[in-house]
Amino acid sequence: MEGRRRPIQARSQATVEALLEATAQILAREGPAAASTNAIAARAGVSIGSLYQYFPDRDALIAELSRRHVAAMQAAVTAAISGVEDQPLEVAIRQLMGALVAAHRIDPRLDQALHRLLPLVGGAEIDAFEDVAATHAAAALRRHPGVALADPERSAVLLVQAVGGVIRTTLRRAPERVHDVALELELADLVLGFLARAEGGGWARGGEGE
Amino acid sequence: MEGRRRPIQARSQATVEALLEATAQILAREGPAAASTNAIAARAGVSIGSLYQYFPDRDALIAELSRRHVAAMQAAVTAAISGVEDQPLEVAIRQLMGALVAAHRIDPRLDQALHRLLPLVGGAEIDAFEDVAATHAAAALRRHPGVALADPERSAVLLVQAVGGVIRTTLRRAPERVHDVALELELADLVLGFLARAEGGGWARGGEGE
Amino acid sequence: MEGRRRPIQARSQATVEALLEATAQILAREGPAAASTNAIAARAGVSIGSLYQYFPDRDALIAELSRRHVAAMQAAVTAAISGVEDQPLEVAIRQLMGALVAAHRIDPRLDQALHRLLPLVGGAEIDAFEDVAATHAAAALRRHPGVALADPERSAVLLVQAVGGVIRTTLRRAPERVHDVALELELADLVLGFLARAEGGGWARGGEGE
Amino acid sequence: MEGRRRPIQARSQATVEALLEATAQILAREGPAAASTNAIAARAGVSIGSLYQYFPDRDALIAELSRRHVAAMQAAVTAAISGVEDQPLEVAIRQLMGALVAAHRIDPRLDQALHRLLPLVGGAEIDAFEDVAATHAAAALRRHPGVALADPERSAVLLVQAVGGVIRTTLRRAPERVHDVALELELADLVLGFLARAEGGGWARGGEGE
DNA sequence: AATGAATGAGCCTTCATTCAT
DNA sequence: CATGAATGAAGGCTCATTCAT
Repeated sequence: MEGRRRPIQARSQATVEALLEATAQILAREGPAAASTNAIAARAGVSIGSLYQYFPDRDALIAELSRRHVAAMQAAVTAAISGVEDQPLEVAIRQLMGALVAAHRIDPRLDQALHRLLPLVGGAEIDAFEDVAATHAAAALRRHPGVALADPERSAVLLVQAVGGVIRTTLRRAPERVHDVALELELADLVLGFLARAEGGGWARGGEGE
Repeated sequence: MEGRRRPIQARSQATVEALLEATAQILAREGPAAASTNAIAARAGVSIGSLYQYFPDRDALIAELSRRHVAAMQAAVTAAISGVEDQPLEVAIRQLMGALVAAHRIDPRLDQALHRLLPLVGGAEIDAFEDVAATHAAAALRRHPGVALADPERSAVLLVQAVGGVIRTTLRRAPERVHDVALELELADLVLGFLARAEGGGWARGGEGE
Repeated sequence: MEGRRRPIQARSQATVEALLEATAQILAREGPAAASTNAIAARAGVSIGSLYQYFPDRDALIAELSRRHVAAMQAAVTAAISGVEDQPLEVAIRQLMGALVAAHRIDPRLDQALHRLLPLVGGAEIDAFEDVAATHAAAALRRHPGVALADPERSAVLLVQAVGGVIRTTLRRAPERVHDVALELELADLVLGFLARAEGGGWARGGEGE
Repeated sequence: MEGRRRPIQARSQATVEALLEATAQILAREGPAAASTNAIAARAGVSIGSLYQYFPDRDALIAELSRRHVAAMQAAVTAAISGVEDQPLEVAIRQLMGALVAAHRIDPRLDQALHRLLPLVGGAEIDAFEDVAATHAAAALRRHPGVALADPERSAVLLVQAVGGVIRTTLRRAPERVHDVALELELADLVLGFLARAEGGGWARGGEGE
């Protein structure tokens, strides 16, 4: 459904991997503007013709890269939050924030570049991360005893967007801080604060705890 | 340097304005890819030569547009929050969130396009909005009676990033929602929740306030 | 409706002419395969960018060239047959055949090349020559005293196709013969023979002159 | 060189046939532009490597196809005109025209495509049809009692070119008309008219027969 | 022999920028 | 100063052909 042919030989697979890796490197190190098909092929040590043997066009290559990037991040998060459901809320959220930040440490520059290319390339692939995160979060919020939100789906989306905004802006403007535990703590505060407040009734009802 | 040649300078001013306006229109309506210098000059009703008379290159034009866009948003926020300091916290935050969302309603598509072009232009111009917002927010948090944060600057940055993330993602994926008051309320909950929690001691002392 | 901008300066006109001339030369001397946009621009002594300033794409350039080529041929024919209506049939046809052959002497190689490109480029332009010729011929046949055809339009088309076939094949396979008067005489015999026969009743009625 | 390795040669033959058939299909259905070597090999169900095993290059493949196409048309004509020599002139010509048109019904699209590719392949192959036709026609004209031409060879060439021009133009611009008997009748009129006239003296003595 | 991955020259086209008028 | 014609590097992509497996 994507790509031109299913690689059936080992050599093909290697070429495809080299192309994706080259694309990721160029995007991460030099930005979207430098990711020309010629540059990608050159960096991959492959002829331009080979690129088009496996990807119908530049966008398909980037889409595939996006898919893999998102998959890697999701896998990282999934692995890091196993057993989280049995934890008390504060611990769970803390663990989740750590996992999210860690996922963004996989390849922050690539993440930035892909986000910038978003509308030029469908975008569904890269948005998928937040979509999946929001779905999971909503389910978790629903399931968790002691959290009673009016609209868990909506709250999940909001939180995912907020956390994502913080992480990505941090990555762009102060990348070293992704290794600072304080970031994770602050994010947990952000989420837990919102949950406590939204649960209590939110702004509309004044916030007096009624 | 002024006075005698006013009429000519007036014409120059008009040309510059036309170019900036044309750039804004094209970016907002057709996206970054369509904003070629020739297209901009054409839309501005000016020759391509004139464009280069007033801007050394394409990036300078976009940088100037970024500066103006940020200035307009800042002015809007500033106007909307006059007197906010005398309000109780909840009201103040609510008002501030409304002002921020409103500022993004000025020209959301342009805002998106500029964010995408960010690296082409250094980025300082467009990031300035969040910088100023964070500075103001920090000052306000410091000033406000009843809010006692360990590190108001850091909290301000976090909140600005979170709120910015939500607004921009919303603009991209569900633009109609910027006119929904619920968005402002949710953002206020997010901020107020964090403040309540951070003030109470944050994660480190987590669990007592529950 | 064609081309990118109307040339308004003398320099532009010169560029356009150079491009069309270069295209004609390459098509005539090296054939359609050699007529790449780069080759055309180079031969015209003009940058590739200039080509695209005046023609939206390669096909538009060739279409314009076709139009001019056909116009030149038509003008040649028109000039050569003035007063033909007052001649007796044999003389008139003889004169017409001479004019047609002469028209193909204008640029036989270009004519061949354009015919070969026919379906790739609309084709209406180059077919226009035979269309116009057939229309005129039909009118002439109708008008001429002593010629009474059942369907002058159809006969005109047939004759034009036949004559065109002979001329073009001759040009391709024995180009020197276009300067041989015998060719014109043979074509006249072909046409006059058909007219005599078709008038008399044609095959269907046996041809006995009834 | 034969015998022992029959099976292998049979397989080879099948591959060659598949390639030629694939080429013919693509040329006829999608035109010359679509007939890339890769597309041909794919349609033939054969690897691109095998194509080059049997044909030194693309042009050789097309040349061979041309040869076969012409052979098929010649065979069709030959079969259709057996016994034509004993017929009276009108009947003979009528039969011949029918055979020629019928021959073009074998694969008109392929015929068009090959004519367009003509120069890529020398052209001898595809021109062979008219050459053979002219040779046969000249012999027939010479043989036929009651036809006395000054230069039968030349007349034959002219007639073949004229008829060919009509048929090919018709195929290109009004393909459905190849099934119309009127076309054959008109062609017969064209030929018979010319013969009657040329025999009578042609243009040089023109006007007496009127 | 057959396969199909790989090659790379070359095509068409865009667009930021320059400069003669 | 304004104009807009001209420039040409660069990009995306195709396809005939080669060659290791």
